[in-house]
Amino acid sequence: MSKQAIATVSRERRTKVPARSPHGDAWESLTRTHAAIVQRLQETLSAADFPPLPWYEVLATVAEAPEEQMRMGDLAEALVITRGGLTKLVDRLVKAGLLERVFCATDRRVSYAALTDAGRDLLAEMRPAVIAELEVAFSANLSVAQANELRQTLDSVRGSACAG
Amino acid sequence: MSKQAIATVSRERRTKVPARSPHGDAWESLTRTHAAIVQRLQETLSAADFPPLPWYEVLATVAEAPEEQMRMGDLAEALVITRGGLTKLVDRLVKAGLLERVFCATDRRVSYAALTDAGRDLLAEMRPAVIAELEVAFSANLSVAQANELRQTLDSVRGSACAG
DNA sequence: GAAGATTGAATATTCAATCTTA
DNA sequence: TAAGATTGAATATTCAATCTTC
Repeated sequence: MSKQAIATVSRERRTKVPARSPHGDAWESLTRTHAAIVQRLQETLSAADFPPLPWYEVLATVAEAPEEQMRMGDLAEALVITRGGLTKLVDRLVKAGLLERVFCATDRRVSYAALTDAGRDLLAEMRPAVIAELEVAFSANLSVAQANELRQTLDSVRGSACAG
Repeated sequence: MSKQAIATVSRERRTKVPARSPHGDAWESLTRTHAAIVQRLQETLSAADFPPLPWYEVLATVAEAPEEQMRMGDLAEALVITRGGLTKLVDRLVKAGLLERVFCATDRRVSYAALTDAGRDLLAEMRPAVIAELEVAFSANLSVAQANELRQTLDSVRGSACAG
């Protein structure tokens, strides 16, 4: 048996795993980059004695909605978390005075999460810290044009991902 | 007070929140796309009676490492989770027979998570399902060239994010 | 003392079951 | 019966403290 053959045998175990793919590599990069930035944002918020990142995401999402309020189901979908999880997350923000529940008059099944004055104020305080950290993460390597291109690419991927 | 003025007042509350930025928009798209794909992958794995996504990520990461084993600390860093969290995650995979702990002879503080035959087999089974789902998410809208470009862009962002 | 990993308490998230209203 | 939201049990994750080895 030649040296070459021996090397092949010793590597045999590793060859059972299917080969990587360009799309798989893109996904790995996406998930690692996402996790790395999330970690940085959490450290930033924690260091400034701000609430955790999910609170910011809730406040920022509700703030963008008309009337600064959103149906629970829509909010859960926007944040891509379960309905039950959102109920408890909103519970905490309500307890902290950052959101309030508003009940729909015409359909009493639905309830809204609505931004309070305190919630709006806190978001206004947090947003600059978050944006500054994102600038550090993105600006160093991405022009505004590149950032827009990235957003467009990701949006198109998500469009297909959600359509299924 | 004119109708116009009244409309302005009623909208006043919304103007306190700082403006959005291109990099902030890119981040929002990144995090939403990530969450959407994670959700799809989890549904795919669950429907096929496979273990959850974090298990796959552990197996796939360890499988790429030399000797199919990684130090706990390095693995935690690669997956961007806490050391304590990784210990318990690996505990579960060990209990399931997919990984085994290997202790370093020269430095008895370090331990490795090593792929077992069963772990390698399961990864080989899961990978096609994951890749197929990623193809659905990515291929519909991204050429291979675009996928590579996306990966490169994200890698450069992460490079700066980790350097900080 | 510092590095590497683990453990226990506290917190957060999911899944399935439940409740209310349309 | 179905839609919308909530609750409780089970699971997973973090944070801080601990243990072992360098």
